[in-house]
Amino acid sequence: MNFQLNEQKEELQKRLSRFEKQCREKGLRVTRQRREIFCTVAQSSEHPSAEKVFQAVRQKMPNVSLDTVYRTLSSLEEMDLLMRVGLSSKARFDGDLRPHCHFVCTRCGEVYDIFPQAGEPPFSLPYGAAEKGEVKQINLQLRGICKKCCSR
Amino acid sequence: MNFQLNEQKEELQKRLSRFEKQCREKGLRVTRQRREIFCTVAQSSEHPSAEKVFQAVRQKMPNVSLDTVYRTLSSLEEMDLLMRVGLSSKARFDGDLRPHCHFVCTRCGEVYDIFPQAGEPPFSLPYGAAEKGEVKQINLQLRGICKKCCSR
DNA sequence: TTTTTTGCAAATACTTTGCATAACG
DNA sequence: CGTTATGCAAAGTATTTGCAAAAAA
Repeated sequence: MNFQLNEQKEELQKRLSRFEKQCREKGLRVTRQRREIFCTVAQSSEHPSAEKVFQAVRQKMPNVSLDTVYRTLSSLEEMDLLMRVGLSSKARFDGDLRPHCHFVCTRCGEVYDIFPQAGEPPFSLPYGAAEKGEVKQINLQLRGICKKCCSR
Repeated sequence: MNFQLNEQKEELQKRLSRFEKQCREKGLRVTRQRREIFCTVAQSSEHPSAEKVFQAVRQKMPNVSLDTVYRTLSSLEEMDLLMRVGLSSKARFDGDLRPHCHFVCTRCGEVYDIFPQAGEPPFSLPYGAAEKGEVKQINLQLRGICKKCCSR
């Protein structure tokens, strides 16, 4: 198990290097806050909210502020170093319950439908789903930059 | 095309009946506001926000209030008559970028990971995805009631 | 008529922004 | 040293709640 811990540490190191490399490429400075926030999310398996990340980081850096956490989470998302579960700020609703996918643009927030085409294999529940609870909706979400935003 | 319009109307009628039936089953009253809000979302294909629904409904019912819209959208979700794109209120973050699914409990808001098991077919992009934009993340989202909430 | 729902107003989250100071490269 | 990032405070959105009056069953 000590072995496993070492593996985890190595893995984290690798991700930290990637983080630092991408920061430099983007012209962003590698600050203590960014590193700490990145590590916190990278090591957590509980899909923390901004507030939770803030509380965790504050253990090591009592002076960190919540708005720095928000700012950093957004830039980490933009660098594809973490992903946001669900949407950003406001909720949106869909009355069409037929199985289909959503392409969510992480830049403008627009949501596009993708309906299955003829001959396409149907959705299927992943093996481990049933043991988590009672599934009522399946929704494949693709996140990226939409055509409109790409051409700007 | 008149024919198609008739089909659409019939479809909406069917969904309205289902809506009314489920309201009665849940002991909820079928009010003008609920019916109007349901129809608005059911007929829209733009994944409207609460604010957008509010504006649309206000065309027909100038006195409707935004908080009624919020309340109604939540009860419609609970009745599985519409779905929420993404999560409810607050954003949550995931540092694990390996392909995996999320089981989202619509009652308590908890997010559970489901990792693919050995022998399970891998994720694949749906056919129409590429034409929407540049996909950076794929995330299969299952929505339902988790075990913990079921046993309460 | 009884109970639920609505609209209003106000409160409560959650997230973002402007600006002077601190920290990185 | 020049420039970017941080912390603070305050503002801006999004969503929720308590309560008296209105509407459904």
